[in-house]
This record gives sequence, structure tokens and C-alpha cells, in this order.
Amino acid sequence: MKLSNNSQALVLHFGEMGSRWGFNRTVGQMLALLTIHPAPLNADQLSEALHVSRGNVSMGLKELQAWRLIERHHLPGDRKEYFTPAGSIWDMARIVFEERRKRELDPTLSLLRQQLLEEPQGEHEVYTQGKMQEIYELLEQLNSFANALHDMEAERLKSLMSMGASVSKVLNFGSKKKRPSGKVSTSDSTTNSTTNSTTNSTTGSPT
Amino acid sequence: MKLSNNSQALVLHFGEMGSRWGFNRTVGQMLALLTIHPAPLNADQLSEALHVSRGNVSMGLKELQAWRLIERHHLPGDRKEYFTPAGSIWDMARIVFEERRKRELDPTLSLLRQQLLEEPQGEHEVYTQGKMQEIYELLEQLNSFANALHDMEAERLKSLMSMGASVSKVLNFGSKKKRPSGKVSTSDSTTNSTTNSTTNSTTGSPT
DNA sequence: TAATATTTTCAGAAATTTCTGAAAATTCAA
DNA sequence: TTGAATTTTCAGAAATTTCTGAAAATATTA
Repeated sequence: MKLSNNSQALVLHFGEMGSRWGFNRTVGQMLALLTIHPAPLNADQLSEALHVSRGNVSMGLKELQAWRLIERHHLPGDRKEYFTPAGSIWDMARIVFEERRKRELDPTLSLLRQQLLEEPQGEHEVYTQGKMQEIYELLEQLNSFANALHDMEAERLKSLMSMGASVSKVLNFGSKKKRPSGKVSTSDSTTNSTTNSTTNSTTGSPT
Repeated sequence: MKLSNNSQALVLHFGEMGSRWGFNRTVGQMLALLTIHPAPLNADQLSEALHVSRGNVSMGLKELQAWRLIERHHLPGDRKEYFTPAGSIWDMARIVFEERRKRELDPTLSLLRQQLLEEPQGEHEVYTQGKMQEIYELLEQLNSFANALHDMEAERLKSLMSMGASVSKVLNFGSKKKRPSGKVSTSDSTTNSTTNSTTNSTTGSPT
């Protein structure tokens, strides 16, 4: 279990980012390592590669399985349990999206729905409920959108994402807002990654 | 500064959710309170209403200003600084989205871009780089999409969100996957919030 | 200018989250 | 069954984040 410099760096990076995506450092690292590693890994290998305790790995595996992001395998002649990602990168992204939707949207929607049933008392509360209504609608829209995403399978999702820029333009006809200069293709930075991004790894401008 | 039960509950709730959205409990509460309160509030009022120290409020205000989510006001004849949300609910959502994109996507894109420049050594690394490439493309797509969102102003964004379901359908023609039953409008739960959602507060079906 | 009001800062306290490692539980083969 | 291999659990330790409150800094008025 020796990692190349790049793999090492990526795993560490995903550890840091992981926390932003809803899991802790170790879990983020584990997911990254399982994803970029060509072969299934067992708990001891993860423990050694990431320098974390065996117990921690066990808890992390449990969590990743709860998310349905990894799956167990048994290699013939080996009693240990081995793990791999449960699907493609896009599958994983969809799962994380969906899970976050559940955690970040649903509880608030539920609370607001309940509160909006009550009759406001006085103009103060009228204002407050108005705002709650606005928040509710925003979250509902996000929710619908997330649902739609979830109904698509990976390839289709990919297409929609590439559409992003063009959809924007379509909706934008007649917009009052203008970008600083009068250039024709102002949103080029968003469009140059439509279909052929598979090959050009040198195009992207470094931060 | 007495809050109604509902306001109180909402503020507390946003405190808990806030952490999922990138700020801490107090900041989440402050933002919620400023949003649903009809009048501008000063630091002392926030401190009292939320039962947190004056210093904590000061730090929270600083952070919310850094996010450009609130703005300062001065009331005539009062030396204190008062605060209100800096824009509409939708403006705020856009800002949070954009900020999260910066924090959650950009650093990883930057790292991967750099790593993909190197020549893989051996089939092991070929596999690893392949995965990195996939992740890179996924994040690039998300990024384009986020950029597109950002370029739209609030109303347009709202439209796009309502489009979610229909866009899905468009992309879905010819899909191999089928929903359990053969009903015609299977994704109705996502389509009933298209354009007139501004008025009907009772339509939403409880969880 | 001084006197007062208001805001900001930041060291340490408190709260929360994550991690360890040894013991308990489970699994598997014989 | 038994016992060795493996996994899980969980109490407390360590690390991290958040919060307090008093002192320092800044702003305002007279």
C-alpha cells in the first residue's frame, strides 16, 4: 500500500474537502482512496494507507455503506472483507446530491409548511410569514430541481450539466444586465467545456 | 425584541441548518432573524434576542458582511449601526450558492488540473489518472452549471428551477429506465410548481 | 480637545466532533 | 463445539470549532 505522490495529495485533499460534503476527514480520504485505487481494499489496508486507527476505519466503512457509496466484496481464499466504490463517479455524485438534499432541504421545508398553516397575528407576523413564504418557495424550487436531477441517469445528467451555459443564454434573452465589455461571447469561460473536455487537459487556466 | 413562537423556532432551526450551509450556528440564527424581522436590527438587539455574547454577534456580523449577505444602515438620531439583508431571498441563495461553489469546487479543480498534466507511470497510475479525469470532468460540469446559474438574475433563476422537471423530460425521451407503474405523468410531484407558486400556500402536500 | 458611546479583538473557556485502542462481538473453518 | 481471524463498539483522549467577556480600538459629539 504505497501511494504515489499525486494519489497521496488527492486523498489528503479529499479529506479536507470531505467535511464540506457531509462527511468527516477520514471518510473523505477513504472514499477518495477506494475510488482511485484499481483494486478492492480491506480495512487493514485502508488503516495503514491513511494512518488512522482500525476502529476509525470500521466506522468510516459503516458510514460509506450507509450512504450506499461503497460495496463489500469477498475475495476467494481470503477471509477479509474488501471494498470498492458502488458505482461510477456520476452515480456517486448523484447519491451525495440526493443525500444532501434530504438533509439540507427537507427538514426546513417541513418546518415552514407547518408554520405557514397558522394565521398571522398583526402586521409584524404578516411580514414574517411573507418572508417564510418566500423562503419556502425558494426551497421548493430547489427541491423540484433536485428531484428532476435525481430522476435522470448519469449520462443524461452529464448532458444537462453541459447545457448549463446555453440554458442560461436562452433564459437571458431580453436581460437588462450586461457584462462589462461588449464582447460577443462573454460567458465563454463556461462554454469551453461542453463536449470535448475529455482530451484537453492543458486548456484550463490555472487559478 | 420578543420573538413569536414560530419566529423563535425558525431562527433556532436555521441555526442548526446554518452549519450545513457553511456558517456556524450563531451566524445562521442571525441571518434568519434579520431576514424575517420587518425592521433593521443592531448588534445589541441581536445579542439579546439570540442570547449570545456581544463579541459573538460582532464576529457574526463581520462574517455576514464578508459574504455580502447583509448591509449596514444608520438610523437618524441613533449612533448604533443597524443591519438588514442585502437583497432578496433569491439574491441570498445565489450568493450562498456561488460562495459554496468557490469553496467546494475550485480548489479541487485546481489540484486535479495540475495533476492531470503529469505523465502516468505504469498501468496503476493510468487507472488512477483515468479516475481523476472522470472526477475532473464531473466537477467541471458542475462548475459550468453553477456559473450559468450565477449569470442569471433572481427571476430567471426561478424560471430555470421550475423548468427542472421539463428539462428532465426533454432529456429523457428514449430513456431505457421506466418507473414502476405505466402512469403517464410519473414526475408530477415535481411539475406542480411551475409558475403560479407565488400565491398558493396551501397546495404543498405535507411530507 | 476630552468624554462617552459603540464596535472589534482575542486569549482562554466551553462545547462539539473526531479519533484511538482495547475489549466485546461476530464469523468462519475444522 | 473450539479457537483463531476479523470486525464492531464505545469510553475516554485529542483535536477542532465556537463562544464569552473584558480590554483595546474606533467613532461621535460637544
